Amino acid sequence: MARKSATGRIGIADVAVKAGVSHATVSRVMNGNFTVDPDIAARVRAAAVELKYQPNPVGRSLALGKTDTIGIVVPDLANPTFQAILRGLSRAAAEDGYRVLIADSFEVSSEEAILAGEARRRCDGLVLCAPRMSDAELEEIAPSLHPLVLINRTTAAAGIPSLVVDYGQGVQDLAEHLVGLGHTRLAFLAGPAGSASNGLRLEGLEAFKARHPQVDVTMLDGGSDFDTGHGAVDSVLASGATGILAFNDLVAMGLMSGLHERGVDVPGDISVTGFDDIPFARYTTPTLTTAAVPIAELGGQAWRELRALIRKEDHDAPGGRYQPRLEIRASSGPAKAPRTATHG
Amino acid sequence: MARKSATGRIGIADVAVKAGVSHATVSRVMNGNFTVDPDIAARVRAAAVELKYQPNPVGRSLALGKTDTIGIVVPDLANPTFQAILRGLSRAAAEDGYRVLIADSFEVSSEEAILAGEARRRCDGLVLCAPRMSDAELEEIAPSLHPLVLINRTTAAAGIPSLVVDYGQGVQDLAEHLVGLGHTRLAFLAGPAGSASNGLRLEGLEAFKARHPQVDVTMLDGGSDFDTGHGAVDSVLASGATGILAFNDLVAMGLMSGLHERGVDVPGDISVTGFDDIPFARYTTPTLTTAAVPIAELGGQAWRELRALIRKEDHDAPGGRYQPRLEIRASSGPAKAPRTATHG
DNA sequence: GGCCGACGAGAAAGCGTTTTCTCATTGCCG
DNA sequence: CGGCAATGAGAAAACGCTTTCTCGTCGGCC
Repeated sequence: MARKSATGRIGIADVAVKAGVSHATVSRVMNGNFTVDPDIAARVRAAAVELKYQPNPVGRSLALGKTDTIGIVVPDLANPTFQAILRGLSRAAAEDGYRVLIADSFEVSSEEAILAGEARRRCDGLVLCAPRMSDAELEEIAPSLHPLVLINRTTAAAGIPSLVVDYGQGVQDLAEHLVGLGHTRLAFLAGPAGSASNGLRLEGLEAFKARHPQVDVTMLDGGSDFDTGHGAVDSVLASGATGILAFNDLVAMGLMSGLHERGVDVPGDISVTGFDDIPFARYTTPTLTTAAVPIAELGGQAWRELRALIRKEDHDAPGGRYQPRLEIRASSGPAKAPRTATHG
Repeated sequence: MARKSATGRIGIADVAVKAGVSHATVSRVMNGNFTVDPDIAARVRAAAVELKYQPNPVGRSLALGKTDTIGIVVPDLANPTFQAILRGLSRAAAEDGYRVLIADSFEVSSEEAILAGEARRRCDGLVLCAPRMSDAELEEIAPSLHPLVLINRTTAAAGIPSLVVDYGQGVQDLAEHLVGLGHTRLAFLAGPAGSASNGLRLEGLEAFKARHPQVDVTMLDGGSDFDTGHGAVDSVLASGATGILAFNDLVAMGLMSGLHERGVDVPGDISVTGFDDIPFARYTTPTLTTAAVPIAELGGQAWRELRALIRKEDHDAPGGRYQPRLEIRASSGPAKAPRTATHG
């Protein structure tokens, strides 16, 4: 009976009829506007409760010009790093009454720009994780995405906060740690070519090499997942390196797993380090030496930056730089004599 | 110049003016309605491109009565199981042009109902993972959430597909596996009290105990995460059991880590099994015997069910039951004599 | 050459809200 | 006792789009 003809759902009009007032008044009551007679307000509220009226958010969004929703574009939802960012973002946004819409680009960077645009139009703001997108494209689309917060990227476009992890510093810290343990032959198991954070690591390694010309650093092609590490065992062993800097924890774990299968002892024969400090890193065997990134916190900070933009607040410190913290565990240990020198 | 006064964004009206037609015609062109003169259509398209016009999805949603968005309610975004469901759901929905809005209840089940309602109103359908919600509450709110798909829950309310994993069968398979290895003293490291999937496991264990009265099965309180397993070492050792059925892989990994610290050999002294077969399960040390649940596939299936509901298709097989597959790895092995009998 | 049907595009009515504008009523003060 | 300010609620416009309704025009056919 109390059903509206068109959608079948109860609308503000139904409540208005039931309470014997105009729908404008219902709206006023529902939004806590106090220019309404308390008696009438009570009547409206009673009608709303009785009909279980819930305002349609779409109509509301149209009228208010806001959706109370933010979007996040991630290249791969299977990656623990993005899961953690999403988690931190979601939690922080929820505290302010915002929801998050996810857009997974499934690593196809050609789709990222369109995906980002679509997501943005449905939301009040956007968090963009697009490590492979070209700088040019990013700079081109960034203005149209405002309010926008960038993760692990920066852009020349104005007014776009960036939250970046100092991967360069982190990888240097790890390399220094290995050198401190006596390793003189290192290998870097790189991430996806073209990935921004991989670029930062490479820059860090260049700085490291400049500082330690006597240390040999082999560059090995790689990727960002478990199988990459697992499949890299041969090239790692062939490199003769005793200290391996894996692109991230996933790769490190895959590598350790592969080394284990070959009977190579970690850290006895080879030391392995990861990056990120994902939750599992402290439970691998051996536990993984890595550079800890407060990644869920980064998600929370992304929300705060975005919120400031949405509220058009003057923001004193736009963006931020996160320093990874060296987390020394059991996968790294003193270097032993190079394996090639065992004899024969 | 081409900016609309109110929102500052370009609207259909701007394109209409630029192309010298009515906004109705613009709408027709944008939606591929062929009752438009090709010349005019071309003019409109040119204007749209030049102005970079993108239809406002909110206005569109209001007019069409659909949002092309679905919602998913999860109790904990940090849990790999829900991450995988989300991933599968997101991917499948994206293929049909749908986006997903996430609602993380952060394990506070009192909020789940409100959260679900809010999410549902912004979306065309909902996937609900609410393992702790009471049956009564679920049954009460379910009709108002339609189209709705339930994960690992069923409800008496009509027309609600449920996708459930047969945890009872899985835990029985694992228990049988341990018994087959000679274990006679088992312990079940339970999940969160009140969790639906924990209940299913308990039922399975009852069936198992009825079949194997000679096997001793100790019930231990637990939880669902890493720390639970890690913290359960004492009670596990105290139980005297040699075969441990952990609630899930996370708990199993935590437990193995704790046992390792105590110098207890797995599987030499104690066999440990998990549940779920999360990606990391094959890379633990030792690799984890578990019951594999095709969880990302479940997310995909959830979308298909939901899609059928949204499209009001007659669906032949609503819901589905997933059989876990025993994945025997290195964390389970032959039982040795009970530790209490070593001597003294 | 005139009439009728078909086709194409503009006008207008929604979709469900919020909010401004307007007006009626009340009460106060001169 | 009358006029005016304040108050409160309804009417209507706005948000940006889709879609029905309506009407003008063109072409074909007799």
